[in-house]
Amino acid sequence: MSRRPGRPIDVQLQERRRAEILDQAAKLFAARGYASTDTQELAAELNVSKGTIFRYFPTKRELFSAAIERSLEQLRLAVDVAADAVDDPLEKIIAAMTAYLRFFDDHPEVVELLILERAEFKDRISSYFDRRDRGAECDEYWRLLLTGLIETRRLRELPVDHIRQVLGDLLYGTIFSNHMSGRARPFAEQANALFDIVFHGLFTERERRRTAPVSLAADESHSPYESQAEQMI
Amino acid sequence: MSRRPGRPIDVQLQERRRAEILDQAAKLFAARGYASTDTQELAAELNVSKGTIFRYFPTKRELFSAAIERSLEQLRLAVDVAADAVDDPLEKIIAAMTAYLRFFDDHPEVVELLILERAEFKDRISSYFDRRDRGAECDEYWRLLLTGLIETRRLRELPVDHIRQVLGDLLYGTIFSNHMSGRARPFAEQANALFDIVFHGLFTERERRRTAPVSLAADESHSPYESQAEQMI
Amino acid sequence: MSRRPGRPIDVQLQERRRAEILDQAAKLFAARGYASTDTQELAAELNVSKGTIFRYFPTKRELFSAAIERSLEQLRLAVDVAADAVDDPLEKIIAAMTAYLRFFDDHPEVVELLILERAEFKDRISSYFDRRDRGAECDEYWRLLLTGLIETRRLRELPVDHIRQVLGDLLYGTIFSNHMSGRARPFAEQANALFDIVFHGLFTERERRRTAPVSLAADESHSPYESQAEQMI
Amino acid sequence: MSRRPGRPIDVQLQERRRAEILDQAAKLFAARGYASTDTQELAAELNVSKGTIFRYFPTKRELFSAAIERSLEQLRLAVDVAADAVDDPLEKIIAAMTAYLRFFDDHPEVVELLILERAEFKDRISSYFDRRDRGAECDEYWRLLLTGLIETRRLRELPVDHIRQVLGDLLYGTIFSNHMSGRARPFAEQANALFDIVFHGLFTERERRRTAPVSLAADESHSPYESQAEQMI
DNA sequence: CATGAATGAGTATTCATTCAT
DNA sequence: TATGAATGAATACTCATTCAT
Repeated sequence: MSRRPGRPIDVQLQERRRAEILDQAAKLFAARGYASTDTQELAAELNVSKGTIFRYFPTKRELFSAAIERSLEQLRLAVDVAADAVDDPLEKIIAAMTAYLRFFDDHPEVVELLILERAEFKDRISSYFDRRDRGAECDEYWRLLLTGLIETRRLRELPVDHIRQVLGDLLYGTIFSNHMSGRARPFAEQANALFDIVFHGLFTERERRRTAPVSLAADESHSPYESQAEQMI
Repeated sequence: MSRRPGRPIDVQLQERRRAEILDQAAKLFAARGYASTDTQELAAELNVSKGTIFRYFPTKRELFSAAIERSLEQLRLAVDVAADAVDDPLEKIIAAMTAYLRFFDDHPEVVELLILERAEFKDRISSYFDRRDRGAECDEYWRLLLTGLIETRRLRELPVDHIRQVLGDLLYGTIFSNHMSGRARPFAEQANALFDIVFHGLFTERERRRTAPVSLAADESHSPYESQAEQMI
Repeated sequence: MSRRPGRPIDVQLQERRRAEILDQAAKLFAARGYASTDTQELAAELNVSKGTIFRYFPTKRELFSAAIERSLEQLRLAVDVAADAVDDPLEKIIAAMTAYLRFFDDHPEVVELLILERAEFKDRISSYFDRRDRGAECDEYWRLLLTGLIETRRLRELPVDHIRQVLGDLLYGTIFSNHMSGRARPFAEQANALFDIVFHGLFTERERRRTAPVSLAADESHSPYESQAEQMI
Repeated sequence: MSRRPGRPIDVQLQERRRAEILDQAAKLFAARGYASTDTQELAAELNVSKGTIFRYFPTKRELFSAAIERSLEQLRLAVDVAADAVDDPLEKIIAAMTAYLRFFDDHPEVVELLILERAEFKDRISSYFDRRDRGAECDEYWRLLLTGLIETRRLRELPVDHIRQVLGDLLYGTIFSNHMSGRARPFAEQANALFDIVFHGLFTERERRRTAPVSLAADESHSPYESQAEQMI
């Protein structure tokens, strides 16, 4: 019983190096931008040669894509863990959104990577959702949560896709705004305000009564905001 | 009264050409990205020489900045016009937000420019607000509107800056999401859903009563969302 | 009546520069080989920048192709001039072949270019003949000359294509051998020997009679060389 | 009588592997060119590692040289065998030339190697003749054969070196032309035409009498082809 | 003033070769 | 000894910017 001749492949080493390269690359890309990030500089910071980087990632672009994908995987993990830690569906949603916001609060460079990806590679956009089959599965999961909450009369009877979209847009806008304006508000305070407004609404009791919320059954053309919007433009 | 010798400078022509260059540049930058946009190509499309472009804008970067600034100026105008067209403060806010959304719906390339600016020039970020002195002035205007609405008991007693931020983030996230996901929902429907949720909240009457909204006076550490968020992470 | 604004295009300058670049490029490629020829070095020798070279020839490969094509055009010209200078068909052939040999004797670097082209770009081979429609035309011309010489009983009754091929191969082999062995025999002496052998043959009168030449009518399988060749292998 | 300790070196294995590497290398070099042939690819096709190849051949260049030398050795063997198989000196020459042509007909990749060698390593040119001491020896052999044939009045009284050169150039040109034009003429037919022309000449009996062949004694400046050639140029 | 020609800094990628295991 | 990992020199090509005409 003899093993193959020559140096055996060390999978551990490969995995570790791959991760090291990606982490450093994410930082550099976020700091300098895509074009201004020189593979030479990345190599120097990692104490390896340029050639080594190209052994692991055949092109600069694939290096970038792998870096962003690694970050998003970490994001998905953080959100899943947070959602799984509570049972109540409403709490699950809040927990997931909070985890999402906290992740970007902790890893601001990932926002930068998302922006860079869009700026440099208009075609291939990563997202929290649209990866592999997980996308559909995950999508469906949130839709069920929301449907359940509506059925148990905890959330208003609104189209779940509208809800999902507004919540998603709000999260998206928040992380981008935070990042780009360099806003440094305490994380908890910001999350708090966000949830308060989105769940309780801005209207006072009195105003809410004056302007009845759009009901699903209502003829859309009579919705108060719709008509306003159209009048204005 | 004699005029200077030689052919008088045609200011009209200069202004017109400047505008033409900026419009075409905005389209090209949005379509190709910053680095991939070749001044040579821009020149060809405009039927002028590269040299001419550099007479009007000393560097590519200044050309880009001027293009984005021109777009934002148009945005501000559209928003101002919309807000000025109504009197009621609440309607003013809705009108302004609607105009904002509609502008990006009509000019999706401007979203692209915002992304490019961040990706390429991390230092110099344009925004709807922070330009010149108008920023502060404008800021103050919206703060006053909101304060008035709170005093007249139409909006709940929340910190106006929180409100402004959440509304801003929601708009921001909406235009980015729309652009990047290629979402093609009818504009009015989307705006409608957004306003409904943000003004009336997601909770049903019953749920709202169970979970009292955060009050300004309340000790933050006891806020329901805050505590949840912290527990989860 | 005014001319267009701006600097007018100087066609003269363009042509001159193109020719300068090609001549220098041919020398450098021949001296160093394709891969080892650095565009930077070529630019330096021409006292222009690398960018200028790439203005005229979009890729290194197209530069090479243009250089070789320019040389072959000169070759074709030299051969045509030589053939046109005499009237007798036999003399035309001799004149053309002599001009061919002399051209490569005067421009040994062109042999090198032919070798390089084959070595680097197996697909795209230039040749004296196969360019444009001239190829067929030129081909036909020589075939007619040979046919005429056979009909007037000056050349033996052999298939003209065989003759053309053997003559062509002999020329080809001569220029390659000369170049690669660095043979420095007097040009005239070499041409002389070549023509003597190819027209009079190596055999003595007596030997010729013993071994009757292959006749067109003869059954090929009985040709004396053929049978020998097959026996030997 | 004891042998050295340890596993004895398997010379057989080494020789076999060396040969395998060279054969595969010859194919790859011929197919891809020198620069485009990747040692990694060669290694993969041989199911060994790059390191192993470099154990057998210290540089890529030496690998190439060994590959070409191996091919030429096979060529020399084929030619020798063919020449040794017949006794008559004239038949020896014909047999040798036929074997030469047939070798390259069977191994077209070797032509490619000869071209590559010249293109990449202008200094070190392999040839059928100029290897080791065999060169001179072999050279002398053919010279003696030709001298003998002239003395026995079977070949005309021409300088043997001229004859050798013209024959050599013709062979050389034939294999190159065949290879580069992709000519697919039946081998025997082509060899036939070549021998017929070179031994019997192109002229008819009548034309031969009109144009007396160049004699060795003749003053060169009066040779018929010479004068023509000079007049034309 | 507009044009077109020239410039040259800047960079991803390849691959022969070395060497630790 | 054979392997596989690491190295780093070497180089075509782009394009913003300058400037002679």
